[in-house]
Amino acid sequence: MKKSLADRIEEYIKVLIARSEAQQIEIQRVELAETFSCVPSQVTYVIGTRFTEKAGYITESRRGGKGFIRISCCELDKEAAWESRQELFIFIDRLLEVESISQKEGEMLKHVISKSSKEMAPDQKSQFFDAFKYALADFLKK
Amino acid sequence: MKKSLADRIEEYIKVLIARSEAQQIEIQRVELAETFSCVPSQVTYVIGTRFTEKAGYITESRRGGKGFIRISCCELDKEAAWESRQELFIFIDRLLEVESISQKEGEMLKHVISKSSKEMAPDQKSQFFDAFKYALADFLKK
DNA sequence: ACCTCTTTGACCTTTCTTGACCTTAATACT
DNA sequence: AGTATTAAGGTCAAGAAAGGTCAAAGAGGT
Repeated sequence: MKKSLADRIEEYIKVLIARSEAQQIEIQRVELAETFSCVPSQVTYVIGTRFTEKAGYITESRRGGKGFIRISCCELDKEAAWESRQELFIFIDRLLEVESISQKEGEMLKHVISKSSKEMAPDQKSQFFDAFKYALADFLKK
Repeated sequence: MKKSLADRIEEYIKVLIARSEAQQIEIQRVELAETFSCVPSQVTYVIGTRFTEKAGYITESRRGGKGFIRISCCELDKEAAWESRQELFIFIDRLLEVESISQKEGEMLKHVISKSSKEMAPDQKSQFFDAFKYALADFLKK
């Protein structure tokens, strides 16, 4: 399949991100458009279709003078968060098994944990899950 | 990110505040403008857009001879977080009263809430407490 | 032919920068 | 004391410099 302009821009951005230190880049929309001799909205299109949250990216931008578009790849963070969550839930399951907490309590905990962390950024989630596990262990120790 | 003049002035002021003893500084608008070779109203702009109450700052000023602009970094966020926390705890107390949850469960919740949020930034705390309350209500509704 | 993804361009919104003009406070001069 | 001067800071609007939106037209595949 012949690569479309959108594909090439996508690739280009991914290389930039890969080369970056913090898995994050900042670009000027017009500059990138000039690089590929296309209209600026093409860049918007590429970002809107390929660098979505679902694909593991977060984008922010600012209009006006010295504006920019920031794209960060948060795949790693997301995975870390997922693992922390898993660990916490497994811990809760173990508490259930040894009957440190009741069935209802386990469900309640899982529910509030999932729901109250929904809006957090990936790395905040990790921290939260870890801290929660620690706090829970701490409470039951007494 | 290419920094705009406004960004640089913002940064500069923040450094000054950080270095200050009482999280508070007093500047001369013209002086600062001269430092950055810009018009004085640029300073007003920066203060008006970045050092807002919502962002946790309080500004006062005086015109005329010996005039000044005072910027203090206040703890609004912290207060907001405290209030969210209070609200959540009061909600939990109410659940205890109407026996939606047990004494032990109430204690457990309060414990894990306090402990797992310890390291969060103030505004994250607010969000977390609010979300937690919502999540808890949601769980018990079922 | 039809459907989906691309490409373009006209128009919109936000943010920043500058400058002319206004208000207030301290001080100097009658 | 009362007024004039001077030294601040405040307001507001215009213009420039980004990025955003949306819909129409184009391209490619089935």
